[in-house]
Amino acid sequence: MTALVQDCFRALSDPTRREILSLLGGHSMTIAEVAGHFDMTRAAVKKHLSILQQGGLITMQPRGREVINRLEPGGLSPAIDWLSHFDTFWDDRLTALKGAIEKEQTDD
Amino acid sequence: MTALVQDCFRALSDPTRREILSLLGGHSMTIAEVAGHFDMTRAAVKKHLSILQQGGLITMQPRGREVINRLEPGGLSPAIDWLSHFDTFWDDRLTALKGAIEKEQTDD
DNA sequence: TTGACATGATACCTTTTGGTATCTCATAAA
DNA sequence: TTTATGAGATACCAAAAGGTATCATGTCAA
Repeated sequence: MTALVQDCFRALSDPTRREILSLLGGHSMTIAEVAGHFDMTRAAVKKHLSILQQGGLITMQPRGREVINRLEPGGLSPAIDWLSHFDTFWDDRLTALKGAIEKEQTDD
Repeated sequence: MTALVQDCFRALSDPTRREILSLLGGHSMTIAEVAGHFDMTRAAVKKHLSILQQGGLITMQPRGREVINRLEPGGLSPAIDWLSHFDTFWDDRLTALKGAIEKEQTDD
């Protein structure tokens, strides 16, 4: 059930979807309420919400005939985990660079 | 010159491009060398590299008749900055990641 | 100079994506 | 029950994306 890295990055790649995430960061909303913030049809917004759900970034909870869309706290983890790989790379390079510079300076 | 958030996320949304970034994390490569790691034409790989460059994630340095593609350390900043907006939802890893990259950028 | 080779650039094709329109279903409300 | 409304599902469309093939260009080497 855990979203794949690809689904997560794909969900984040569209500006409308990122804006939806920002909106849901304020408070959870029904599909119609989310759609009210955009100049596009409810169906189009629904598609974006489905992609966000597939990416594990939001959850949809039926409430009567409405559906509450809420941010999924750990949803960004797949993306962050992937990005962290480069953090390690850069940090190693940085450490090596700093070490080399310090050595040069103390050698003088 | 600074890449836009959209360009950065767009560049990250394709699995081939993320794999290219991983490859370049090992060492910088020419276009042909990168293409050698994939089952697709050099032209297709070149397109991916161009999108990565537009996203600010790599730089291309002509070297004779070759072009060296190298990882751009601060390239992920736009994406990470955006992710940081989810204050109540990010985790410690994101905080650490952001700090490490900012530190590297100021090292120039 | 000539030839080989890495890259650049263009045209073209197929699939995916972002969007609309429309119809149906389920549920809340009169 | 009847009606209105929120959501699901489908068909359809234009544009973007990912890929190939092909030709042009610049540079290294003989």
